[in-house]
Amino acid sequence: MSGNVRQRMIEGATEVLARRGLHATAFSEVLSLTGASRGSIYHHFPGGKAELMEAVLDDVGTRCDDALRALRGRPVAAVVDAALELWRAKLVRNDCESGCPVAALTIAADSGRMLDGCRETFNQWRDTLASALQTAGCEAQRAIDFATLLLACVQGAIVLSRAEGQPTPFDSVARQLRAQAAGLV
Amino acid sequence: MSGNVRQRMIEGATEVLARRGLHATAFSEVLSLTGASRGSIYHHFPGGKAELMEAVLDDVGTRCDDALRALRGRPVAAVVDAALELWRAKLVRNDCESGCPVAALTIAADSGRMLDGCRETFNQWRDTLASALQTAGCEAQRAIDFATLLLACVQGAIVLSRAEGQPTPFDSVARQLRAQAAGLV
DNA sequence: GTCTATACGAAGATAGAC
DNA sequence: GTCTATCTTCGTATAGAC
Repeated sequence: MSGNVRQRMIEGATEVLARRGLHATAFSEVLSLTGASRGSIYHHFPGGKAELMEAVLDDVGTRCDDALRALRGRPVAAVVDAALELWRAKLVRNDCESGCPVAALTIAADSGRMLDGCRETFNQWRDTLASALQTAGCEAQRAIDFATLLLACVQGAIVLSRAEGQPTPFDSVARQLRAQAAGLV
Repeated sequence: MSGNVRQRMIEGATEVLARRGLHATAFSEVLSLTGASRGSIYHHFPGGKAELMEAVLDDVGTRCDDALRALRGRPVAAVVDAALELWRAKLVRNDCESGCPVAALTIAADSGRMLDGCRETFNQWRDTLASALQTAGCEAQRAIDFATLLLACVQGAIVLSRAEGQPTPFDSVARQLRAQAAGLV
């Protein structure tokens, strides 16, 4: 089925992107991961690599946003805990050898369009997180600010943990963030 | 003078690395930025790209660490302010179009050796920062933790600000970090 | 419409002229 | 010892067979 092949390519590209960056995300890698044939790239993504990356961004953005959206209704501490655990789980599952694909795209973006997609994805995550915090009783502006802080902390902590080869920086940052979240409401 | 050419190459490579990532840091770019000839790369860096990147890491690491080391002796709030301003200045000077070269290397590292260099650099910055905080009266473990938090915040905020095209995420994070620093001593 | 073969360009690396 | 020319590899993209 063609939809299946397309989705497997997106997931393979996401994997390589998170692990080794945009330029290392070569078709050859994606193809060997999926077992698909060379021509199928341009069958499913006529726009080539740019279109594949857009699909990755859309897929990753939606999945993560859905997970964050599910946190709505919980108290502030639980929202913060779950959001942190969401990213920590991915980090340790890959032995701290891969990070956030959106950050990888942001850092190596070669077009304004791609950067726009990154901005939209980050802002979507931030707003969804802020909305969950606000629902839990946090004041609106305070919720946006803390969601920005959490997102920045997570992104930075992932980079530090990759360099460290261990999630210790992530855990240190998470601990301090949770302590600060206690004073949010 | 050969030392001059070598240094210009390092600075050119740093610039491209921070702006577009590891793989976009091609010799052709570095050469056109420096005006050097093609063969001079392997004259100054016999180990090729890997050696050039190691030199970049060493250069950037030392410069930044020197700047952080100079903060020693100031009160906690001043240390945090100055450290944040250090990275913010670079960010806005490039219109939020370039980030931290060490983060770029971490994300696209293709060897354990390179990742080791990134880890050492990050840890050096963290320790120097923690030392400044400790000198200002902060308890040792608390100083390490907060230095880790600050470093993660800065790295993440830079990524978000690049996506945003404006330093607003950085400023939001910096504000919250300064507020938290007030309770450090 | 799915796959193979290949064209085209770019990047890293080296050899050899001066 | 500095620069030019070139070799090899690899990645994107396309053309054409089945």
